[in-house]
Amino acid sequence: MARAPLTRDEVLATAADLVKQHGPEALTMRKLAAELGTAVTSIYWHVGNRESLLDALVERTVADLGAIRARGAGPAERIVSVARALRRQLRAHPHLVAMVHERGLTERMFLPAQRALVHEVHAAGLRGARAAEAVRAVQFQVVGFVLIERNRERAPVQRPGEEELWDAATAEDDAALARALAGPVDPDRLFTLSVRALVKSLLEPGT
Amino acid sequence: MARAPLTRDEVLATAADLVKQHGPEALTMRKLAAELGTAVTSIYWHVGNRESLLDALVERTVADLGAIRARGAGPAERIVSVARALRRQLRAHPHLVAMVHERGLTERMFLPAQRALVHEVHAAGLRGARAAEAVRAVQFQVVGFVLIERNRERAPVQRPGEEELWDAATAEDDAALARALAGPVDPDRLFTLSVRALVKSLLEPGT
DNA sequence: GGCGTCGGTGTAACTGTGTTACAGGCGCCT
DNA sequence: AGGCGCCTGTAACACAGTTACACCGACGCC
Repeated sequence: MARAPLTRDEVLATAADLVKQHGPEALTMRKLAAELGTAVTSIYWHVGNRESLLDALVERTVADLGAIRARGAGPAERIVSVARALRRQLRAHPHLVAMVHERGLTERMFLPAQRALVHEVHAAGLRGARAAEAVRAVQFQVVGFVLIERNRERAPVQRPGEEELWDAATAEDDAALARALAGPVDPDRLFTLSVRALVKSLLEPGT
Repeated sequence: MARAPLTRDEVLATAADLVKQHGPEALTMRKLAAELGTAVTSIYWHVGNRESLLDALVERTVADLGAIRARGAGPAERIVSVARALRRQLRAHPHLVAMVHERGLTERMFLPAQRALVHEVHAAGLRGARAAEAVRAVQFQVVGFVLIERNRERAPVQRPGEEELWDAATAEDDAALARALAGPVDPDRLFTLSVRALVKSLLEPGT
């Protein structure tokens, strides 16, 4: 049973597999060792720690995210397209979001897109501090949205729940509003709507 | 050493203390038992589980959050004030945010404020589905922002880091922008700016 | 050839976690 | 007194991350 000697990349690859399939909490050192057909200590030799392993995993996956290109006509639409592209990328790696969040590297997720955003904000005529604020506002909105979204998917049923909380009475006699708030959220729609609204204001000249 | 019999409330209270002081991961059943001067099984008897314990803790703390009142003149400013009040409340209980997030109850954090928001959106003239969308857009923005913010505070130094990433060259010769993006974020300012921008667009008549 | 060093692996243990089976104790009601 | 329900404690189980230590094999050096 001579195995080819274990490499750090091999460890990272099967660790990534485990995480992709069953989530980060399913990645235990022993399971990983079993999967690799080796002993726990070998893993500790190659990657020092569970922490370091997850760090390396995050680094790896973030690096794998492709570059983001803006599409569309006006500056506003192009910025929105960047936001949507980022969201799509993050949603393609659901566990990544959790891991990045747990490690306190949330901003890190956005760095690949920041450059594209700066370009578009410039094209829209914003400069200096105002441009930076616009970029960061969009950045925070997108990443925050993705965090919440991932969260919602994990918690299918809320306990008091919006459903029974919003009847016509509590909604100040606006039955349509009550119905809308009691119903499920349409994340795609809400995301586009929010980003578009935010960007519209940010690009307006004025305050 | 006759102790007064343990009560569920007592357990929850000292559990809340532990979490407040050292974060949720420091709350182990044995530490809690030691703190209470009792045995682990007693805790299990009163609150069934660690899960249930944390659930109860979240419930308790969320219930303790005061009601949110809108302030200010125009509808837009009043909505912004609700958002800021919610953010302030959540930031006053830093660990709560983490716990709520981990338990997938992120929306739950917003329920107390939702009612206030509905009122203000109504006052601004929005009805039905449009009103609901506005409420939810603000809701997602605020909660998302708080999540990111808490995250930033936990991770003082990012590894590639925005600092060395943004020099004048990469910022398309906008030195002021490079400086702004390389510098630290001012969360208060960014938050108010973002919410104000979002709300402004949401309240505009039209699409 | 013998020997030591270094890279890499394996066995078996340590500590600490959540959780539970089980044996009671204490007080109240009948 | 007896019984029962609330409550507590002892001791264990399974599983987690981590590590001390022995070992193996190749390589270089004397």
